[in-house]
Amino acid sequence: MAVTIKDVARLAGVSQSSVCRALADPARVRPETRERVERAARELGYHPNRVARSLITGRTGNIGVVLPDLANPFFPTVVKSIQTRARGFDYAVFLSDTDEDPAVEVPAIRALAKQVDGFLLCSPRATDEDLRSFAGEKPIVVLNRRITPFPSVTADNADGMRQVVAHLHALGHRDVAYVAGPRTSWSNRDRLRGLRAATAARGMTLVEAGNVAPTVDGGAAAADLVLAAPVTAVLAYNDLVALGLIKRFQARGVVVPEQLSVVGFDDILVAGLVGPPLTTVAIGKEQIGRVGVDLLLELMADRDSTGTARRVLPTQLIVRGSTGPAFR
Amino acid sequence: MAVTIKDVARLAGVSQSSVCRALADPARVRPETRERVERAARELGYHPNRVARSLITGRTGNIGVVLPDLANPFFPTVVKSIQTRARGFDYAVFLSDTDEDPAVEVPAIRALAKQVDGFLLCSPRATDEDLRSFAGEKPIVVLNRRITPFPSVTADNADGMRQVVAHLHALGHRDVAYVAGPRTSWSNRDRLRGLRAATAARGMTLVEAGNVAPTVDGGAAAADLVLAAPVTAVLAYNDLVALGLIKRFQARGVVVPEQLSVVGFDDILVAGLVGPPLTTVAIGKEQIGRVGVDLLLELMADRDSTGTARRVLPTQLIVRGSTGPAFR
DNA sequence: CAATATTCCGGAAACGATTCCAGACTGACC
DNA sequence: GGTCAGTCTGGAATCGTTTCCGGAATATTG
Repeated sequence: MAVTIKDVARLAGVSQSSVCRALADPARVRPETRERVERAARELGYHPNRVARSLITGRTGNIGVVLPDLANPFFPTVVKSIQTRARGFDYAVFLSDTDEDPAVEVPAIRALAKQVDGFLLCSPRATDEDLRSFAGEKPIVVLNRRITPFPSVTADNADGMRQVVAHLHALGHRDVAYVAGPRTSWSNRDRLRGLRAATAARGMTLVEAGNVAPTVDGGAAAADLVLAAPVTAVLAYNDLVALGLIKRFQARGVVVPEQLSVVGFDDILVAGLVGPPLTTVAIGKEQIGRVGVDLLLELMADRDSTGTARRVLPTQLIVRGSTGPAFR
Repeated sequence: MAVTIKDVARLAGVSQSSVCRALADPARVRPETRERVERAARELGYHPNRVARSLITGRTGNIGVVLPDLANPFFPTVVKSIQTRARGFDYAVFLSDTDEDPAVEVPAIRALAKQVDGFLLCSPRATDEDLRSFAGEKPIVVLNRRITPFPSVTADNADGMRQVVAHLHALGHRDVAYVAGPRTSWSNRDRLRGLRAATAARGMTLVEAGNVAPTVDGGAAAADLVLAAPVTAVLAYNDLVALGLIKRFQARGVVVPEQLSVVGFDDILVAGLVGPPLTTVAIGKEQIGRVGVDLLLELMADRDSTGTARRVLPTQLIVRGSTGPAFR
């Protein structure tokens, strides 16, 4: 059936061990045998069975990526950069989408645990306690969330909010609303924290509109709540929510940004394409993935090197057409 | 270190074989031993090592998904449905993004081959010949492309184009342009084929504007070519290209749809959110993934059952604001 | 040339599960 | 009670690779 190391050994007239050595570390065999082995391997089309290898070495050459929702354009971008970076180091990527369900996360991680060398948990929704139960087992790097004792890569949400608030304040806004994302999302909590601090620092009032799903529909669902509040601008948990808000505002005849300014977060691709183009906060999505992989590789190489490195990436306000002077 | 079947056997006071049987098929052991084994397993937190299992059984419980570009919103949607469906059958998903590079595809498949039970190739860009070299090796189902001898799941592109052409014809359009996607894309060729037939059937003229990358930038790059042609409507290979076209049209002061109608393909989420909302052809993206998984599972269960099943899913024209009466 | 160091190679033991095979035990029946 | 069928269990082989260990061959040195 499949061609094994034995077949190569037989054809090359050497032992398994030599085949293994010749292919793994050519310096450890005589040039002549190396040549023989390589020829035999090529002739038979031999590719070592990674499964068998990982059984003995304990390494799989895979990393597991767990995320809440691939339908949110933010995540594919991160996954792509992870995948690209990982490929560069000969790692393959296992993907698990938990559909925003915290309960699915732990089993998903468990299921993958034996087949990967480490995990990249993207915006995990599980409780701190559940996540910490994996602490000793496998190298884990967490993205978009800070939780000891794992290394993490996050965006500087607070600074992003500071920039947004400064922008809105300069436009004359004094009363703003925040449409919150999932309660289980650390980013949501971090953004809200940053927003509270920033508005408080400028003496602005902040209305918090319930938690919604981080989707267009979620945003649309909160739009009417926002309209009922005495605010001139609304910040959304992320761009999808912001787009949902705008969609519903338009349906209600509310003109953005003349009557109401809207700000998103993430700067997903479509943010710049909609009408009006969305003012938002850009995060280095590719950078998150790349840095995450690098951290994980370090961690896997040396279990307690970067033990609890915390990389915080800068954010950048992108001003587009969805914000304007406060309506009076 | 990790807890193995031996540890469980020792604690339960039975042999490895019994532990294995007790966990795999409880009916094959006495209820009492089953109880003992289960308790021991629970106590030790035992989870069978899937790597070791797959070495002996030859099955991995994984499926490999290869696709050209996760940054195109079409693919995450498909991947998500694949992932969801696969999880339902206890399969994990390996993901490989080839970045639209046909040369990366074959090595990517090879690399994953030993760790998966089958492949779902999403819009593969490699040549027929290269792909066929995998024919005997692993179960493969191809999505968005038809290529013997693999089972495939495709959208009815021709019918979608027929619907678009009928729509445009009714609006008075007689001269239309097509902005083609990658030459390596089967969908692109299939759509063009369908479009040629549909326009010919109605005596309309068709201008073909070069091949571009299937991205917003690709569309923007072709916009000026379209404006230079004597057409009143333009069809794009996909929604991203259409959005790129519109973006550039707006920059050039061309009003859509008053001066030029634009039609996309795929109906990605953002198509309905941009201004003007995009007329496009909807494909059952979730369905593609789901049906693909089902086909693959059948194929894996019985190597030559669905040998060369070809599922063609319906397409549906979605009329939105980017098309209107022909400009004269 | 002898003694020693070095290189290179083959045999065999792992890794952790599954599975075949045969033996031990149970119960039923004559 | 003896025989037989059937159930349940443990031992051992197996998957394909890596790696340890010791022996043979070669090179180095005095």
